[in-house]
Amino acid sequence: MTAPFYITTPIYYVNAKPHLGHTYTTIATDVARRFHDMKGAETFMLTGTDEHGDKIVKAAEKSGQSPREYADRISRMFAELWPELNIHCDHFIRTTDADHISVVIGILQKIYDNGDIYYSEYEGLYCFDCERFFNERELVDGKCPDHGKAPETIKESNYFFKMSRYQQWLVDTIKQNPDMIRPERYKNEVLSFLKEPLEDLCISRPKSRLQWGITLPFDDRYVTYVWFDALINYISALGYPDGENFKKFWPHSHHVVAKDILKPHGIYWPTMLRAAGIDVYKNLMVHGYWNVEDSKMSKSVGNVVDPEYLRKTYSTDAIRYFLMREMVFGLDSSFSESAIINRINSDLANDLGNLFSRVLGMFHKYFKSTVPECDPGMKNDFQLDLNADAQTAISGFCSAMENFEFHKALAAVWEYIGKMNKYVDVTAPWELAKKKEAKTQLDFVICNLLEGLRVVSGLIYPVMPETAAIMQKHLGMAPDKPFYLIDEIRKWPQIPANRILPKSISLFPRIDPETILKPEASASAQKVSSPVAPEIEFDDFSKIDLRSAKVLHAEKIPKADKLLKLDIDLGGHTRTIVAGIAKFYSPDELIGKTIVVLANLKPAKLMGVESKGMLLAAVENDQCSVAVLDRDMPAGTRLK
RNA sequence: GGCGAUGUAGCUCAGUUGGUCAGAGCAUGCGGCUCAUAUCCGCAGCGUCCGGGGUUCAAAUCCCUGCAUCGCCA
Repeated sequence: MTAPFYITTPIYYVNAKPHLGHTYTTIATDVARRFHDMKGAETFMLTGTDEHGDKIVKAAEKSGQSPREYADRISRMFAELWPELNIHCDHFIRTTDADHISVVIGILQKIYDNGDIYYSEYEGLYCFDCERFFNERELVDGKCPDHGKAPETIKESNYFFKMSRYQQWLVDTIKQNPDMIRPERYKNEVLSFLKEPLEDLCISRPKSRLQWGITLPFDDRYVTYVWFDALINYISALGYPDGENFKKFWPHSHHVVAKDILKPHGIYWPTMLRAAGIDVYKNLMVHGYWNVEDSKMSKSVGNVVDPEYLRKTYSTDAIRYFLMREMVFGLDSSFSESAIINRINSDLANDLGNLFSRVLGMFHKYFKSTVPECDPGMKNDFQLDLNADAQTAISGFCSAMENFEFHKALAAVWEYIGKMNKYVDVTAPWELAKKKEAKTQLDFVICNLLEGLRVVSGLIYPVMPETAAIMQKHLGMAPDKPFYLIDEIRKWPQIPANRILPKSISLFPRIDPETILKPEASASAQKVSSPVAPEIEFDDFSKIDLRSAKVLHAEKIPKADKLLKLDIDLGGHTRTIVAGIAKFYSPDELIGKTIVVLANLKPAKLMGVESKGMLLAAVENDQCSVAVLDRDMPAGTRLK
């Protein structure tokens, strides 16, 4: 039986909108969780928002809202973003939730009762404008870097958590559990930090300075320091202390964080757990930063790292793939739009998309869309075994995923995709299709390829769930069934003979970098559309006879690089029109489509061809889109 | 200032205990195929493996040193 799996993202501080960093962390967490779903584990994923503290109060003031209103607004932005990126969390926690607050209070009281929290006075350099203390080294020429004023020495009393008491215990624990903090570089970082004596942690703020927080249960003049409050979310969300989820999932807990919050998670949190008598988490996974390249990009950096922009421009699955494939978990990576486009075009469009397209293309052509009967153990002399290679790929994929090596896991899948492309090349089904006596061989080859695609669709599930489901559907499988279970993926063959498969589609269209990265293109995309023409009467409009028309035939007009000649069905009669869209559309692309035609336009001769009417299309600069009817309508229907 | 990491083809990086280790992908050039989203398959180049010194029969791989970048700490 596979062990349960509990995985968390940090709860995001609501002083800013979601950006690329949040997005990466949360997608990585979702991917890891989905992988454990594939293993058949019972899983629980947690994310949420961290909403207390003086930074929130300041940000709220700036936007003219109360802290509560402000936190509600930003928190909602996070909560609403994740589903759009196909991230499914089981619980979205907020530190302002009543049940979270009561757990925090309970833990504070418990640690206090155990004698690990003490009251003490200390002296420090305080800037009244910033409302915070400074270290000597944070000051510039002895002055506050923000306000240019010398901070004052003030005395303040606060509550402290005896973190130092657990220092040796923590060192021992980390050493005894070498996998506790990963990758190793971050474990070493924590250990090296622990070589120096640990200071106790100040866990309170006087209400004279800050009210937006959780009041200490043992002294109502203070609120809780935001980190102490926040970390506890990982157990309050599970219903600590008595919740079933806590009992089931906490022993299998994995925290995913970026390297900037290593210290709170690697040091504060384990000692807090220890002091509260709770087992330490199982595992802390630390990842690096995305360095955003700002050069040569038409848009501002802020725009490019906006998850919403990325999703709309490149699709959720493509972004998930890029983030997981490009970054080595733990290390920093550089981020650029051209890198995204490269990945999409070479990995997704050329390798996977085209493989899918060519295999299904041949399948529909040679088998009239019906899966042939075939003997999976048939002898052949192709020297290639897609089943054996699939099993190898699955194993490589799993061991990499187990270690959060998402890039390696995907590389294993793409190695297999490469083998499939090679397989097509070697077996040359188009040659087999020409010979009647090669029929069983052709059946065998295509069946193997379909099965191979089925394996691929299963393996990409955690990273690209939408694409995985689309592939399943087009392979005649039921995408609502848990096709992504590792045990299911391994079973070969599975696609039932005689099943009729739906028409194929293009999974990932290639992206022309010019349209996205060229400053002119983006400028035109952003500019306001041209002014609306002067008002007309309805009678004026009635003069215009727009009709639906089915494209029967299309061809290029020789010596005219812009013109296409179309034969269209206008309902009962056909006619010929000429359209200046040859640069944007191939003839094949248009055949069969139901377009919109201005039917009563005075005929005109273009390059010697008489055009009786014109089609409607949106045209601007280098872009063109022909108006096509959304649903099937008889040809010749009038538009009004 | 202390500790640590990194520095390999144009780009991004693999290179386990020193001996086919000089590699992969992308990009570039050439050839082939035509099922496919001008895609796929094959071939080819390009590298003083940061510089210098040392250990060894043998070092990208170990040691010393210098330089550069980065991280943590002060």
